[in-house]
Amino acid sequence: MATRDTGTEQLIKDTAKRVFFAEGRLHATTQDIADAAGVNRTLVNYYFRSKDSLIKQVYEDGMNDLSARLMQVMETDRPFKEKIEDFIDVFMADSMEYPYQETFLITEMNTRGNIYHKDNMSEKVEMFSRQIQAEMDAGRLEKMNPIHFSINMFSMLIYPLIMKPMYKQFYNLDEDQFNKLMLERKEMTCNMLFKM
Amino acid sequence: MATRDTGTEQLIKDTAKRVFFAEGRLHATTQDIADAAGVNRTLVNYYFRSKDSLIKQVYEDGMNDLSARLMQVMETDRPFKEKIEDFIDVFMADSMEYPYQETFLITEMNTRGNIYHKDNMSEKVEMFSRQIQAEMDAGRLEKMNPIHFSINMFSMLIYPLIMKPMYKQFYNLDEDQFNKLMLERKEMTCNMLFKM
DNA sequence: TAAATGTTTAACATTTTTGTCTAACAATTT
DNA sequence: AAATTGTTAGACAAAAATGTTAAACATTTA
Repeated sequence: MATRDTGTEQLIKDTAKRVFFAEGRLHATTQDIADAAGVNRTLVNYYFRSKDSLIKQVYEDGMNDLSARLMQVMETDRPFKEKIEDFIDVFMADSMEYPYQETFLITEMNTRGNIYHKDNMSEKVEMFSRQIQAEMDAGRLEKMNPIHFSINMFSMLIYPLIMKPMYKQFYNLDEDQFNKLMLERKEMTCNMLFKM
Repeated sequence: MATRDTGTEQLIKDTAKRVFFAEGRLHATTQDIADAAGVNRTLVNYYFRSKDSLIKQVYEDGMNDLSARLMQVMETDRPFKEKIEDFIDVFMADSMEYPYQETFLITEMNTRGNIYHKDNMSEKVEMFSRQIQAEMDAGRLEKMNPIHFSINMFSMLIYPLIMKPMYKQFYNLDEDQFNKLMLERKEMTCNMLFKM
């Protein structure tokens, strides 16, 4: 079978992700995406049959990517604090590139209900909770419901990125100043999380 | 002039806010809103001329409401910690009712650029920063860029509410369990913020 | 109560967005 | 090079969403 693959399909999907996850233009039309990709809009239908199907793929990719990133926290067998430090590094970098990924996913869940179900997710999450609990038992973390530890971590990392337009305006920050501030947050977040 | 005001105009706007801010259905059509309000769709145009104009009003109301809530942190002349405690109380309650308010505002900013400009905002924000700085100087708060203090506060309060559908799924929580968890966060957030 | 004013509805029109089809074009294979 | 297959673009069609109009209805007030 002759499959040439000029990369257009991937280009369209990547562009859609950029528009949704990076630019946060959640109401973008297929035309918007095609324009952003520099291709004819018909190609969106040629490769993805329908907008709905493109969205579903972007949604599932986004979910998978998120799971994969979460797994990463628990997988390696190293001291807890080191793991978290590494994770914050990686997660901050990803989130600075795609600040609206979670927002997109949540909006889709709210409008169409949750299609996707990766059932080993809860299991992995529990494993993480147990790790946190172990640290608390060992007296290396403030005692609290472990869920709050992870919520705090994600909150402090992602929320300011989502609110970027507001923070830039309220605090009169340009792009560079804002980014610098976000990078500062890696260490600060870590300090906050491990402060006793 | 005879103005009867059956409350329909307000009903439509309130319903729009519920759909956007509470349910997070950011792609809702005028028909969706009319249905949710139990009125004929034409009335949306009768009272608001166009969808665009309704959205703009909701957007501006949302921004004003947000400013008003922010002001509230700084206005009263009481010990800093008490002010923050009160603020957390009020803000958590509001955010539990309308978790997607900020998400809606940001999405609008991302798709149409920022229309709204309340110019005394930056001034108020600076005032808050000075208050935080004063606490740090007095040794009652960990020293850091004051902006991180407020970012942390908002992050820890709002982010989990935005991510509600995910947290409910990942941690197998029902509505009540989730709400209980969020209420726990008021005290926990305060502890985190003031821990030295 | 009749006129005036305001509200609601249904039918229609327009615009926007999405989807389909055909033909042109390009690359690969035979 | 001819045939086959895959890709792209333009014209068109359909569907969805928004906007307008006119008429019915309800309320006030003169």
